[in-house]
Amino acid sequence: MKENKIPVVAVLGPTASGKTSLAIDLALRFGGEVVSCDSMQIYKEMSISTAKPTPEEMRGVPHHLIDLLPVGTDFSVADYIPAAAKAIGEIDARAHKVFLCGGTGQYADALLDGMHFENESVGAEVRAEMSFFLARNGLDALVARLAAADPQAPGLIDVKNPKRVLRALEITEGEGVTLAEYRARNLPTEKPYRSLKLVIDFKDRQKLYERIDKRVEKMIADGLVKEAETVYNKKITSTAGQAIGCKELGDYFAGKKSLEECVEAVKRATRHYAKRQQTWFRREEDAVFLYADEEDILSRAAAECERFFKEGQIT
RNA sequence: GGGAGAGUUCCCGAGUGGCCAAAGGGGGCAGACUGUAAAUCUGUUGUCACUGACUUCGGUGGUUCGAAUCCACCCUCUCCCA
Repeated sequence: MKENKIPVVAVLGPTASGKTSLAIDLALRFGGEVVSCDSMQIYKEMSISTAKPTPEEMRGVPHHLIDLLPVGTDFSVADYIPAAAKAIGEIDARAHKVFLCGGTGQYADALLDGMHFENESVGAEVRAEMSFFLARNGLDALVARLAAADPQAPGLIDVKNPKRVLRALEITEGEGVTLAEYRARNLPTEKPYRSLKLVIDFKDRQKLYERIDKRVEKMIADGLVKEAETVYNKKITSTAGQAIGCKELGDYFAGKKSLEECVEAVKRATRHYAKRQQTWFRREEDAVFLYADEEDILSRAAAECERFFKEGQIT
């Protein structure tokens, strides 16, 4: 071990699993700061819906990459990586430990694996044109257009997934490179950090679902409807507009459904989301799995951190 | 009490004699994921000894070579008139 990479403890897992409090507990115990790994807590106007930690919950632990942008601004992994890298570097410079915490698996993996994202030139107009083309001519036509730009491309992606086809088209048509070439030159080189992945999971998914239902009820009590209405009225269509809560409550604001029905939809969407997160994190082979419904996750997590930090000193 | 209608697989809902274990949607389960990822997409979903067999469409009994589909009676529900 010649390089001395910054050690990063990542607290990952599905929504409502208790990541936030675990990360804060660990940060408190080891003298650390938290770097959020959440695509939605980035937005200032969404706090209740994203279950952002409140100042009280933070208990003095500094948090980063929360409340970064107003909801009208687009955001993506490519924006996240440099921002997170910067925060991590600064925390390390302060001789504090880094605790990455969040449920956006794509962000976490891209960051920890060292995924590379180059500057691209495709603008909003090009994207809009492509989306319009899709809406107008259908997916098959879009795939045909992709094949025209790069005959190999359709074979490399899930052609049934409009978003993937759109993205491939951005690269081939927009950037003027073949997909294969683009991917090859953006392959992750080496892992930028030494990491410990702690994945919170549940042996019995029903337990997680119960927590989700309870949490949504609490969000409603805390003013979720008002918060969602504010965002709803801004007619956000970009990244933030996809957040669970605002989306489902929109039918209520539009007078299409009762509040009760919409709340049920929020719960359901959250459960689906949690399921997808579990699928994502469960394939992490180098992760330590903590089962929140069967053990004291804090003590085991703390022991793992202890070991992880010590290991770093020896080598 | 009289009249009209409805009961389908976990839910909603299509199906009015064979091509029906039964469309479609929801939910559940499993999975994918290289710049919107709280997004997007895929598979699967009666049972079993599973290229076949068995059980299923409110109940019972009929008609028929054959019924979720037709007939009779019964049960339950909805609506309208009393």
